[in-house]
Amino acid sequence: MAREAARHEEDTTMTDAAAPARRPTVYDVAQQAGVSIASVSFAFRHPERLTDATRERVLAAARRLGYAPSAAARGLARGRTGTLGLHAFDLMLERADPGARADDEQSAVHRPTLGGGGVIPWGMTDDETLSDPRAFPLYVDEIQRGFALECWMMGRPVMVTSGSDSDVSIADTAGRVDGLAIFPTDALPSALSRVTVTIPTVLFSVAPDDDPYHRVRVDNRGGIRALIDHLVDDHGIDDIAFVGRLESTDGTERFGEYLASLRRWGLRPRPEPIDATVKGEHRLIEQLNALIDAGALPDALVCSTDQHALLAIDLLSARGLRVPEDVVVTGFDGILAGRLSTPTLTTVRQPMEAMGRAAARILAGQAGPLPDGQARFDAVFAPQLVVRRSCGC
Amino acid sequence: MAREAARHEEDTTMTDAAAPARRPTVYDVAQQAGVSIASVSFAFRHPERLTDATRERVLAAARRLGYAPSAAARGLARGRTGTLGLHAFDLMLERADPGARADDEQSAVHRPTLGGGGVIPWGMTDDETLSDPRAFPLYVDEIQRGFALECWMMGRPVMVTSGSDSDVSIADTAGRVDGLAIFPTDALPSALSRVTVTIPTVLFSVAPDDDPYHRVRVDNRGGIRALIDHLVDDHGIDDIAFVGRLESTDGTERFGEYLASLRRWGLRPRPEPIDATVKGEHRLIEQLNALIDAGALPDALVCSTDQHALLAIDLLSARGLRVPEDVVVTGFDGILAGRLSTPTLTTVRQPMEAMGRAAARILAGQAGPLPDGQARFDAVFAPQLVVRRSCGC
DNA sequence: TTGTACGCGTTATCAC
DNA sequence: GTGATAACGCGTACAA
Repeated sequence: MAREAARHEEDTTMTDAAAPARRPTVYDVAQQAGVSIASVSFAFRHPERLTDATRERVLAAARRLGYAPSAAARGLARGRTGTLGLHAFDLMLERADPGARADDEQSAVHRPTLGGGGVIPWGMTDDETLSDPRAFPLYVDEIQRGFALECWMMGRPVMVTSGSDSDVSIADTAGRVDGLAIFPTDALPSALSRVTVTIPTVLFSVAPDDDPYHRVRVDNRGGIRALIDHLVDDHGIDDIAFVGRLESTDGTERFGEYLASLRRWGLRPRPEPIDATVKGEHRLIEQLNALIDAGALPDALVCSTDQHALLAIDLLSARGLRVPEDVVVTGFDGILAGRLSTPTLTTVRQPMEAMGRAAARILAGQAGPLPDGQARFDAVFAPQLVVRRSCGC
Repeated sequence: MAREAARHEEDTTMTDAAAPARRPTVYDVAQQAGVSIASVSFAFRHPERLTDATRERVLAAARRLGYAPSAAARGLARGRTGTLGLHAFDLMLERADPGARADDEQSAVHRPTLGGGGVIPWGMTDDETLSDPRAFPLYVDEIQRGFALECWMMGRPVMVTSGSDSDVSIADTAGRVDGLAIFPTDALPSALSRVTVTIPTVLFSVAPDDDPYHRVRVDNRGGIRALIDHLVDDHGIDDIAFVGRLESTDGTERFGEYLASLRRWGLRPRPEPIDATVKGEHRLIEQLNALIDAGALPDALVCSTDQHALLAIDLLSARGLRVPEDVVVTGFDGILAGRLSTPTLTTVRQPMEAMGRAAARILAGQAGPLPDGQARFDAVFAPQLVVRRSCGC
């Protein structure tokens, strides 16, 4: 008898007595059913190779013992885990603990006592904060939903992770999955350069340089062009400023097309975007206030994201300015919060679910053949102009 | 030299030549860095035990090779995967492919060609269907968000799965995680009885019988009571019907409290709920139509979920009836769609994010000590009455 | 501080 | 059809 079997036999005996909740293994099931471990494995992976009687005997024993095959062992033996991953950098953590951004520790999310026995009062749940449509669902959430939907349809588990831009963080995630989709960050993390060699990877953005990653992205230029054409052509607006940040490639593309579109209409763009960087104090707040104080506010603010646009609307309202009567404000992304704001937000909607689904199919190898001569997928989705109230329509 | 090392050396040579994208292992890194595999492992798990020079040399080699430690191997060695899981039964698949329910195959979700080269047109993305607030975010999505948030804060990966009510499906998920949270289903799957023995499990509902699972749930009775008190006391309504299904324990609790509350007010409840079963044709549709045709519509419909309520409002509108003028309609859950409907929906909101977070903390062993004499957590959250337009307010 | 050797639970390849 | 056994890659006790 092999050493493993010996060990297991011994442990099993112990388990029968004290039941220390050790997870049962093939050895335990094999012993219970009076077969070899190979038959146990076959009963789950190749049922047709076993006699009906044997298979039933094995499955019955497995049921009795509460046996669940270890995915870790299977992954090790097969060389693949079967799961697809979706990784976000600290981006998400910022949302996770709204209080962490502010200085006061009191605003941190509550952790009600769960063993208390009584009903946990509403006030301990922070539901007002967590359920704010401004915080959920966002761009990442809709992408994630599409990714998860497609994975479910393909019968594959999804692993969702988040971490910092470090080798360890990204490598840890990469070590758990067969394929990895990564959300864009402002500065595309350097850690990425070591992951892809061995694992298929999709980025939800254009990357700064040439690399082997698949791409799933939106036609930023087409979206901004449609938006500016609407503002200029349908509303006759000619003084348009851009609100955003240029750290991300999406932001750069959108700002670039803002410049190009205005020039195409013979208008003069503002050479620098109004900075919407979030770190520390919102720079958008001080810059917008400065423009208002100087009486230099443009007729329209074309914002790089819906979140910037909603923040701008708040700010303008607080200063007594009306949107769209005094200033037109538009967004980009098409998150749900833009349907709930006052006024409702004119924006460029990305087909986020479809993009998430595309990423999953690429990683699962279900995306069809690569185009001739291409080493990777580069799926570019058309966005759609969504006209609501904030542009004056 | 051990057999493993021999194999790896051989493979590495092959890799250097043809680069068949085999994932690098500790052996590869050790060889590159000129150290033993133990040092490689230490460099990642116990950095302090290594000389700075050695550690850096190892990490550099790992970077160069694109090494990511295999979670499968680590999980096998340690006996734990480190991940927490969230499992849904076919529930989700129904949402995944709206076309699958209908008979016509044309309504299935599109799968645009991704290697085509051009921009994928908007019409291929099904965005109108997928982004409908009626479909997302729902109860499960908000729970999931809370679960993921808490896991992220604890630095744990999340695994999201979906499957049928079979031993294999639930066991497969259970084999991948250290703890498992499970969404309620109408009939609590029998497969559950074999999982928990070895893995901590949380159910988001009351279960029918006595079992070892942890619970995270809402105070259904308190919620319905507050709602009915509002309808009777503030609006003077006395003919109230209940819309729902009794297959789930949540539904049963809510219906039970509907009966109790009406009796407490001295009113006569309808002994049977209006059946909102979805299978096949919506029975709610035919039953409501029958009530309308018979002139037997009650003054108010208290629905077991927001989704039922929204469907009822659609139906009543289609028949030319006004909500709330002709019939009052209320929901339960507090999903976002209830803020976007016409009229906006009066409902009982569950603190879904908080419930998802509670489940994650319980599974991670971060929920504090168990109450005296209890073998499991049973966290009951208070819901909150959200008064909007559909009740006549 | 670093290296060696073994075990983790499964799958797959062979004999029988 | 069933059983024995060798990988799979990592963590770690123990030896050096």
